[in-house]
Amino acid sequence: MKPITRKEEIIRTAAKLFKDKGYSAVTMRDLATSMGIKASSLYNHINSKQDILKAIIISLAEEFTAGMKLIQSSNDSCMSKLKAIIELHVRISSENIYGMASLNNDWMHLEDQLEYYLKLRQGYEDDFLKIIENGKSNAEIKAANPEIIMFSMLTTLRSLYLWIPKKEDLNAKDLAINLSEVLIHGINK
Amino acid sequence: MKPITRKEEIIRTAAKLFKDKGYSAVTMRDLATSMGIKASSLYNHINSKQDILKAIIISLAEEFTAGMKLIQSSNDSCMSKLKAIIELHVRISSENIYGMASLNNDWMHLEDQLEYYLKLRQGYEDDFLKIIENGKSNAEIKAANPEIIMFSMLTTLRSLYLWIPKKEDLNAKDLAINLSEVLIHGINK
DNA sequence: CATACTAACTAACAAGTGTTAGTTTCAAAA
DNA sequence: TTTTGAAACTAACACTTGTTAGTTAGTATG
Repeated sequence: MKPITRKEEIIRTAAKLFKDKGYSAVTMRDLATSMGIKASSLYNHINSKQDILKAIIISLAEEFTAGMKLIQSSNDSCMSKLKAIIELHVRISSENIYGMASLNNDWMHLEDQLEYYLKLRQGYEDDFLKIIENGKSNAEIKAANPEIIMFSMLTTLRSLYLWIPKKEDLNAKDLAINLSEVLIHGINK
Repeated sequence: MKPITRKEEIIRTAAKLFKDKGYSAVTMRDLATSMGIKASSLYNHINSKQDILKAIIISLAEEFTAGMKLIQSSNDSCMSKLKAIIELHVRISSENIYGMASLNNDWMHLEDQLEYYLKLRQGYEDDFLKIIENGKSNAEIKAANPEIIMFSMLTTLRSLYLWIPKKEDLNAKDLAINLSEVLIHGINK
């Protein structure tokens, strides 16, 4: 039904390899071997190694930004917004295990698109922080340092791609619920 | 007083470069330029690029393991042990901002020492998990999934190296206190 | 003075890098 | 049947990679 092109296939395979060794350590010959073809044949489908990285990272970054904008514009409580952010990360990470590795670890190897990526990321973090600060004003959230709260939540959410594959028995819904419990209510009894 | 050798200087400079671009993307010529010498001159002091990575990562991994063993053998409560783990991470990360980047992102490029590193890491996570499971048995910790608790705490702690340099106004003590509050008691009011 | 050590240098090598040009194969469309 | 297009190939390029060999200058030690 959805016609997966050869180009998409190459990008997916590249993302897998990037996850294990990082962008710089993966050669076009590695990628070609994984595809069962010669390195030069890759260039019938893609323009450059850079372009593969760009395709992986930018689409994901834009997906996160779009999700955040949607959450931000809702009228929900701060707590509901935070839960929605958790669900956003669980969903995108589940659907893009390999790509998330590049997003987290290889963004610095973007060239032309580096500035754009950094702008998206900064905007995302700004929006995230604003939600927490609002919750603090509303007295929904305790008076701890909002930046530490965001840092703690965000780093956990950014590492989901490492953890989800090891816990296949836990579906996305349950994972989001459990994470919300731990991140929001803490572990203290 | 402590005589910093040329070798140590090279390793520190390498760690800085590795933090920004990753092990694979840093060439021996990059490193040499940063040191103000030629690439071949590096080999008067170090054996190989691999050896530099090994020196950075293994010493840190062993420091974490030693710290965990100390905490584990104490008679403190589960909560105290968790706070001690947070302090351990804050301390080591503060003192090794650059090295922590390699430990987190470049461990897969270890060759001879990869197996040893993985053994240390697995042991660390096992010990961490045991502390949490004990706390659950003692009813010190709520009945959430212990693995999710560990995952959440550990990923936050592993990312400290990214965050500490941006918050120089916060000293190690205060950071550890704030983190304990957020990680253990949650953000809910 | 002679020796040894430290730390730099130049020059080079063999292997690997991303990429290009030009060609071939084969199935679908005209 | 001819044409077109997708997708592979071989061969090669210019450059970069980690590393080695051999040498030189300065400085401390015997």
